[in-house]
Amino acid sequence: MNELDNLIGDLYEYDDELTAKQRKIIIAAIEAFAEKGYASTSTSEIAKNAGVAEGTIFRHYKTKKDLLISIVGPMVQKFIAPFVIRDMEKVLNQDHESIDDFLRAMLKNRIAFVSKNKLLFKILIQEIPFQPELKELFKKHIGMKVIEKATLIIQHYQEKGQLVDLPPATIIRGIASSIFGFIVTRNLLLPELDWDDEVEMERTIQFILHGIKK
Amino acid sequence: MNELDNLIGDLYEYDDELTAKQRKIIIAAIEAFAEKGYASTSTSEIAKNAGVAEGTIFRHYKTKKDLLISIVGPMVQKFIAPFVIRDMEKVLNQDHESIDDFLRAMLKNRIAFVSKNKLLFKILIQEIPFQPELKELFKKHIGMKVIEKATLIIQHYQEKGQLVDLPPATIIRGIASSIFGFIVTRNLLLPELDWDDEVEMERTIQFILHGIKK
Amino acid sequence: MNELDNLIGDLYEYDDELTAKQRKIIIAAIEAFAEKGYASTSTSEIAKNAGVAEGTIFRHYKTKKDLLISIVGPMVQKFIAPFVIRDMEKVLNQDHESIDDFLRAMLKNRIAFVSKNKLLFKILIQEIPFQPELKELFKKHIGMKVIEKATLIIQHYQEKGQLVDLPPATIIRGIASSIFGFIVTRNLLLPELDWDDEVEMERTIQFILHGIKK
Amino acid sequence: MNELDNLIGDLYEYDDELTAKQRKIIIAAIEAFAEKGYASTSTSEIAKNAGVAEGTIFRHYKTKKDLLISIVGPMVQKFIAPFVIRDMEKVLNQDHESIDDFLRAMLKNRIAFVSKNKLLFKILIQEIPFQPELKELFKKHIGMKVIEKATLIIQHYQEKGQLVDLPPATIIRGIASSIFGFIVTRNLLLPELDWDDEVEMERTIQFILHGIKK
DNA sequence: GATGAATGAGAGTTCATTCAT
DNA sequence: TATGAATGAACTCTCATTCAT
Repeated sequence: MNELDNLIGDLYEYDDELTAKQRKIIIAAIEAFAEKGYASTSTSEIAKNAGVAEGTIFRHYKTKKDLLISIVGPMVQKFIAPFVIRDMEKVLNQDHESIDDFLRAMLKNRIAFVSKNKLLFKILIQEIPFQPELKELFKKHIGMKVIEKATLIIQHYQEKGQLVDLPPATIIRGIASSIFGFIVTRNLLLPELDWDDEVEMERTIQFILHGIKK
Repeated sequence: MNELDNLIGDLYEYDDELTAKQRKIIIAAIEAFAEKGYASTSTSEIAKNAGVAEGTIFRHYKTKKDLLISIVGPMVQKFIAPFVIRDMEKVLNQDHESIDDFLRAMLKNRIAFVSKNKLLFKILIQEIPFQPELKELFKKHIGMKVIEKATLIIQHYQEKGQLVDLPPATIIRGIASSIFGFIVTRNLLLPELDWDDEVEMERTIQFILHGIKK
Repeated sequence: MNELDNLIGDLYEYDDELTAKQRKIIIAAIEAFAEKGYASTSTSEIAKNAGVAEGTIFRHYKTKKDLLISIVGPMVQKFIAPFVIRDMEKVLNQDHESIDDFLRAMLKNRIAFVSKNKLLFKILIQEIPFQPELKELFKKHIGMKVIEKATLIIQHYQEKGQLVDLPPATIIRGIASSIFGFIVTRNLLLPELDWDDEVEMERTIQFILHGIKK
Repeated sequence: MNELDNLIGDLYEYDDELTAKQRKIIIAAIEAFAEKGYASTSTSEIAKNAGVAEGTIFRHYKTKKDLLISIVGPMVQKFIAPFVIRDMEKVLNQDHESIDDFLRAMLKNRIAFVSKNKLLFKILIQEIPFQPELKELFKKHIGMKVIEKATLIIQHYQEKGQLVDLPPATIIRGIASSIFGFIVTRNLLLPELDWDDEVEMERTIQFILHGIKK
């Protein structure tokens, strides 16, 4: 399973953090959680699909929930961290003259990441409402930081006269909803459709820009 | 619990379709499903919260999944049917001269409905990915019908020169994503925030209109 | 269901002992018990097939076991009583000159009765091992009485020089086994076979006579 | 429980096919099924009597019915196979000059087997009518094979002029009924009686021989 | 480190029985 | 008398977790 192999690479910096069995467990868990949901997946099923003994799972992960967190946790950080740290810094440092460029760069980046990690993304948004630990993680990594930075960026472009004068929070919600909507439609709702990603992404950007540009 | 009482009224036309115990079961089930998810809620818990014997649940609903469907099924129809049948007909009959009016009317309507039925809505979007029966219901009631009608409406306004010349599917996705994003943020992600619904809704409409108007 | 209507007539002397609902309950119970066994038949199933409310069953029969006993109990008496009381008396009063005649009469009689009441017979032999009450009934009505009488009859014919000089108990077991074997094969094991009852019965009698006649 | 230890030995060729816990489960199940019937025995009861956790039963046997089949299935084969394969071959190969010898050998053999496995035999005949799987097994292992072979043997002795000229099917039914009657009386109906097995068996053979010999 | 048999709490479901109507 | 909603105990079966090997 190609997606899953890449994915592991994305989530764990150093391959040797994981034994071969751990990799197999994580891959089996991701597939099962995405397909049936965390609560409806049994550890015995994961063990069987991973080709390991049930006990082996619990040798590496104290509980079933531990396994979930260890899968989804890194995702939260990987998904968010670059957004916050890399891209945003750049913007504020005037790497992108126009908001078009910035938005396009960011959107492409995020969409590519989610497309590569569809299953993980599905698990993440399915389980966040029910796992306080995940919610906490999410808040910690996005919560204030991202919103603060995004607010700064928006104000930055508003001052440049490029953005409509709605409150930043509204704009953030507008942009985030559109991106989220695109990603969800693309990957979860209608994955079987024959999308031309480049074109559709460009259209989504146009839609957003129409919505927020002055 | 006020929301839940309204809700039952919304879902079941005639109060006497339900016995007192059935009402209590459904209310308890909705609360529990929304809070912990369908799979993580036990029927014994529902029974306890409803103040009935566990057997009573199974007298009215053959299985636990039956209970879920009988809760969420009507929601699908109630949420969608009016959208398709009433609003859309009106538009096509020129009830709304400008797209602004139409969009505003529809958005208000949908948002009000979801706000009144937050819990049900949460259950619906959480469980749809895992319950083929729900997916089927959803497709049957939204699937083609809504998209066809929406396409007609968009073409209608495009011909009037009021709408940007993107493909209808893109516009639909844009609008739907924004509405969905608004509803989810408003009700699920940040319900604790102090929203001024009127204002925020108007802003969302502005955002959408910006995005799709010529 | 023809068999069952006759049957009720056989079991209950006076039709007006039973209300219409009781008849329907008993018929439904017999069918279900015979098909799936007493323990695997639910009262709700009986009620449904009988077209009455579940409560109605318990109005007439205090418990499920009561229902069983009230069905099978009369059978025990009806099946046995004539054997003991009528036939045997006749034999001892020299109604049948030869043992051939006696055996033939008795066998025909028993076989006809069981054939008419196949389902009841099946229930009886299936449940006797597990229902002490039935065992008790059986012992009371067959137990000593039948065996004593049969012993007398056998000794009677042995004295006449018509019967082999095995111990009566052995002869009784031989005869009973053969009859039981015939009935079970005919009605339970191979009911779908195309039997010529007259012929097969005569052969069975020949077999028994061969076995016991001097 | 001595009978049960032998029995396990009979059913499973190699002791190490079964773990200690499995043995305990099977023994407890046999006792309970024989005493109260399959349907009226709960798995929790079996677990308690076996001194294992209830879950352990389901680790070894997927369902309760699986447990039943795995107990009774081997019995069907063990009980029947030798009858068909060993004994009958011998007869046809003239090992037994007279039918007396053959019948005596066979009867002794079967009776001994059933006596040793009374409980299993009881379960088998109690559950066959309600378990299609068992019926199938039975048919497959006895069904045609035994009856065909038996027919051959009977014709063999009829040609030798030793047997009465009734149709083989009638003779088979006669013999089988007598044996079945003997076994059932001996082991199930009147087990508490003080039987002299040798003597009674000889008498049963005499009875059968009387019935079928020319 | 890996195994998988064993556990026992708890899951969903069934059922004989009761009782207000 | 007949009903059928309600009950709660008991049922079969699943599961995350433990631990001796």
